[in-house]
Amino acid sequence: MNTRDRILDAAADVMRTRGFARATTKEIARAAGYSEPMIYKHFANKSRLFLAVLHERLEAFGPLAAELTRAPGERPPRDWLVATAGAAIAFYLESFPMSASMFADPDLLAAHRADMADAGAGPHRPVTAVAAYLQAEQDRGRISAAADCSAAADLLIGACFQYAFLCCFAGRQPTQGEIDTQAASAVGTLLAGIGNAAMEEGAAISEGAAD
Amino acid sequence: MNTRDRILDAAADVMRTRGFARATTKEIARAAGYSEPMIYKHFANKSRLFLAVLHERLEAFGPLAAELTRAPGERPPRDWLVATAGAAIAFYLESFPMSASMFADPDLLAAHRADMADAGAGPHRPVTAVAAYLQAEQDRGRISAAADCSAAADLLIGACFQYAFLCCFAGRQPTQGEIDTQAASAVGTLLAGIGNAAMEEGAAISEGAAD
DNA sequence: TGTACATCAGTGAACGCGCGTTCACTGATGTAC
DNA sequence: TGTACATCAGTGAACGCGCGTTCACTGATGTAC
Repeated sequence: MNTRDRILDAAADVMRTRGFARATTKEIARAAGYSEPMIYKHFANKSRLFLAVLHERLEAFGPLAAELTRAPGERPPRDWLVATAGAAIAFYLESFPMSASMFADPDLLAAHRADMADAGAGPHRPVTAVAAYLQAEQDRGRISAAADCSAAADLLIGACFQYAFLCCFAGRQPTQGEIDTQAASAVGTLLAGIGNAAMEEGAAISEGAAD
Repeated sequence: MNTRDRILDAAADVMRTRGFARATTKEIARAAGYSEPMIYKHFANKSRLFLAVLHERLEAFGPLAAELTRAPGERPPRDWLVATAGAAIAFYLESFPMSASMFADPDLLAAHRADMADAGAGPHRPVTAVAAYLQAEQDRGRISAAADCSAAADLLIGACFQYAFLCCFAGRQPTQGEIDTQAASAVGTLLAGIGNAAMEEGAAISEGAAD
């Protein structure tokens, strides 16, 4: 691995473990095994280093991306959704502290937003990918014809995102079993819905109620 | 309003607008209309000031709390859920930048976590409150008897949380209309579910599929 | 093969700046007699 | 009512420290002839 990559990895690691506020050039250089000036041979300044970390280490969201790009139709929707939700939770667990840190510095956030826009990437991608998947399965008749695919993707990915946030806040790393359980119950509830006919209490049964 | 409150408000404002990294004692004092030493007459140090902001300005989550504590049964579940989801989105939109900033400093995060634990509060409260509401409505027969109330609360509040995050990331403040639409479609989809009988593709129809 | 030079990864030591924090003070407002 | 003192909100100016950044350098490895 070359020097630049080693510095990027070290920076990502320090950001994750010590936090953005403690991610100083000294700390990053020490973690990378170089002196501080070495950083400036590869990055114009500290902001550029951070942007490179966010761009090159956060967007490579690995297993989640792989899950998302698998063709629909291979497996029953439930299985695909559970696997995707699990991968999303794992990804968010790992990346949340670093993503959240961006909000500490609005200039950095704006620059990162611009980078993402240029690359056509961004944090909305998991939702849009899941929505596209659901749309495809709806076309194949394996998802309710009345379903709002976009809203369903918001619910599922949102639940994963918030679950990861709560774990990070609690400082707790859930086991793979807990992640799987969480993914399965979210998908189960999303598929089944929670409404019933008595719900609207005398009002006309809406298009949303189970029938 | 007394000096302490003015400083707290100024600090919260600076954290929100300039970001955690730029929330210096000088900037906060300027926003409050005092000199820097005045801060130290009311707070032992900068960390204590930040913790007080998080504790006293973030947990007063206003309209959302009011929504959550309204007795179940007053309105149809759909209306209650839509109103709550809208309030949740508004709350998260306002508080996300400040909450996220905590992740920049793990020591601060740990101290805040301890404060929250002492107060029995924390970011899990909206989810547990919604879950409790759904449970009550389920007991009254207005929510499907098979529903997993906890998972449903995760989905709904998760969607609100992530929607607010995406808006904050994009640097965009949605209109009240957009918030209401988002809340309504999330609730609609949660109530109806998106599954159908064809979904499990030859496997036994699971308890989750619509019937 | 030897020599002179160019290149390049890497560093120790220093720089100035802005930060959080403290000191020593002022001036206005009680308050006791 | 006047006087002497105590209290207290508030500040200008300074402090030391750690940060991001740069300078001037070293030593190893090509490379031309």
